[in-house]
Amino acid sequence: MTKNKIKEVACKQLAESGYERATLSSIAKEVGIKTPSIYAFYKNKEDLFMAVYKDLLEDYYFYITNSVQNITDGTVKEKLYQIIKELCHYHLSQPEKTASYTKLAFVLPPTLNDDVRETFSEMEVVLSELLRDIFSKGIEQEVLKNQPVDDLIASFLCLMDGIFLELIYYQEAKFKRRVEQTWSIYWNGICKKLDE
Amino acid sequence: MTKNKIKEVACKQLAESGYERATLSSIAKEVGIKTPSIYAFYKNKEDLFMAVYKDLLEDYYFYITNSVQNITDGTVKEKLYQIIKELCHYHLSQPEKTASYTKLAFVLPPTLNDDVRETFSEMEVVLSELLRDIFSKGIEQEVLKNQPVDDLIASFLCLMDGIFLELIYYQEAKFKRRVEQTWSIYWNGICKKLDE
Amino acid sequence: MTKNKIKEVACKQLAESGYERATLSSIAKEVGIKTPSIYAFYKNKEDLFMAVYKDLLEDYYFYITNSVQNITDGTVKEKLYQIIKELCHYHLSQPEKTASYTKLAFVLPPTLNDDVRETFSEMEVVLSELLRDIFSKGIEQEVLKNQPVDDLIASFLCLMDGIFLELIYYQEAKFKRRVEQTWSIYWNGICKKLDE
Amino acid sequence: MTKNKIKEVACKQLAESGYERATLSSIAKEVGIKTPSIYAFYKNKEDLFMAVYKDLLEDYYFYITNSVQNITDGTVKEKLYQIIKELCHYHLSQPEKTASYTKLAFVLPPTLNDDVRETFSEMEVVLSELLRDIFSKGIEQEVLKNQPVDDLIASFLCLMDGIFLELIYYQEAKFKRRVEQTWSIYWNGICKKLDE
DNA sequence: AATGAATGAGCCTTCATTCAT
DNA sequence: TATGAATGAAGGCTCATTCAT
Repeated sequence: MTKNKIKEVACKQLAESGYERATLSSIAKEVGIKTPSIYAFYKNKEDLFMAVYKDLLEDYYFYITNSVQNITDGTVKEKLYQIIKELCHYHLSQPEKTASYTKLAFVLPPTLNDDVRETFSEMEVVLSELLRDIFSKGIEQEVLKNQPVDDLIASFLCLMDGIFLELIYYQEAKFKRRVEQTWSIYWNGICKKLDE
Repeated sequence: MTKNKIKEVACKQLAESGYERATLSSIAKEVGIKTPSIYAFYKNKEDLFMAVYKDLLEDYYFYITNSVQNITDGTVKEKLYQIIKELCHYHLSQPEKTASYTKLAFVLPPTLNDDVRETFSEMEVVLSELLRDIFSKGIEQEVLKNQPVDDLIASFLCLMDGIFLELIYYQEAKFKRRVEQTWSIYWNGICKKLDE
Repeated sequence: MTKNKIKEVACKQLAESGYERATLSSIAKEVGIKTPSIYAFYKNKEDLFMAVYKDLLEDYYFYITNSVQNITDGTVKEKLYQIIKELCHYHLSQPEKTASYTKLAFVLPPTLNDDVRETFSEMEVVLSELLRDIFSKGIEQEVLKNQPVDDLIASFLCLMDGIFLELIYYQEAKFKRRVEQTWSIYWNGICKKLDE
Repeated sequence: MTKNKIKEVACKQLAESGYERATLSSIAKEVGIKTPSIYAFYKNKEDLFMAVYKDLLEDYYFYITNSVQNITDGTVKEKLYQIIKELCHYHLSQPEKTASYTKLAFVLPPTLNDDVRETFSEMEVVLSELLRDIFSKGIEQEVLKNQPVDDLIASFLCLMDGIFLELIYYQEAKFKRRVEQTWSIYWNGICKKLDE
């Protein structure tokens, strides 16, 4: 379907070149159609990239929530580590989507800004709730130190952000070592040491 | 001096709108000159923004290294915390520079890319060396668990990256709480527990 | 067809004002379109003028070769004289094309230079072959002195060049007298004097 | 003297790139001054290039007339041949001036046009008179066929034009052979055949 | 005599968009 | 659904030129 191919190419070029340089004409050329044909499917350049963005978020959201929900029976540590793992895997396995996402998140045409921010924080809310469950249970089960769940959530989100940023800058090998180290330190920090 | 005013306005508009939307003509208008006058001082749009970028890096570099070197007599913990503090303070006190920096780091015209990446990693090397000193001493003094210094550096850089990213997204109050929490967890993770 | 009209106007303005002064915007104005519309048909200013130039050469080539081939039954003298005549007629009847041609041949944007020179010498090769036939037969039939055919070709091309240059500088009447005289002298020079 | 250096560089760049591309700023750069300094010596770009052109013509004029007057004692044939030789030598020994001259003669900014044409034809008048002397004597001495001197002049000028044009297009070696052949044919045409 | 600063005019080009077909 | 033609708006850039110093 042409409509989807346009969206995919738009996403790819967004990843490579950012919003401004991802020209409708260059997208059209790569799709193999003429520029005005895009307007048969999308009202606007903005419209097209909002669609791209919504897809990106949805895709990411399904991936992460699915991953988390599929490991209902692991320990708290396993679950959290799994989230990090899935975060890394998601971005490493489809770097184009991540690059695309990044461009949209950092440099936006002013008109798109509000819409994007909105879906962006919706996303975070969902993730926060998932984490809240895990952390609450962790404290209940006395696997984690007893501390405000909101803070735990915040610190975990911060960890994810840090990893996300590194993921953009470093090569895969270098990056993976860093993740392991950071995770281990993170875990040793929040867990309740029973046996020490 | 007009040359500097141009650079400042360029930086400001870069922060607000990104490279593509920071038009030479809009910069000129804000400076109060006509567009072609910019070419009396900068060869290019690229040239101008490379100057902006170099300034940004230099400024940041001096700030951080100065901060670190000025606290030679603190404990390891104090030193590291000071770095985080200074990182936050730097970005919070001049959000425009940070925004500018971010735009350049994430969405670049292809030609600038190489130059920027280069100065970027130079920066990291310098910071790494500063950290190496601190961590080495920390291990010597048995304040830190004995672990590979390179890993400690990597994990601290990751912490900084995470904080940096959050700093871009959250309001000051919300952000500060997160930093405290993350730092405390980080520290508890790497410090050697003597008394447990 | 707009594409052709653009080419024609470009040719006309080239004749009048040369490459640099034949502005895309002035061409567009004369065609009755807006400047960017030109880009729907030609990739470039260069591209447009290459098209103009190719047309010019092709047109000239067809005219001359046709003329020569149509007088298969004349004498050698008639044939050569016919070529001169046609040369004059071609340029006199469409001075604009000639002027255009001249501008391109003498003052070129550096990028066009190579392409133009190439098509230019292709042209000469073709004409040389036509002349070779005529001169060879002339010598065979003992109408011409026995002398290297290559030299005869060279001298005739030189004659054509001279006439071409004068044609640009003089008025028609003055010019025509000169041609007659030059031709007569040329012919008396190369023809075999029966009584020698 | 700076004024002269400007003129020389202007001439050189004119030869290389034509009037439009011979920018005041590029001239200034090659001279080693700043662009506005040119205005201390020349009112205008036009003014500068008119000076260049006048120099060019004067230089050429002195060269040719001197050459001709210096061979008062040769035969008519020798004199004419000498003119051709000097024409070739002049252009071959300083191709830059010739190129410059050509650019000005063929593609001119409209304002310069009239002035240039005028000095141009003044030049031709002088040369014509020199030739008139030679041809008249040639006829008197019965070395040349008895024919209208004006026609002889015209035909010789045409020969010179032809050679001039070839000189621009061909390499020196190729060019020299052509000149010899053309000259011989020319001479055999106008000379009185003793045996007729 | 020389120049730093500034500018009006203008050029080539690209882009998103429209509209008739 | 698709496109050829056209365009308004704008962008980066260059150039000749001026003027105060």
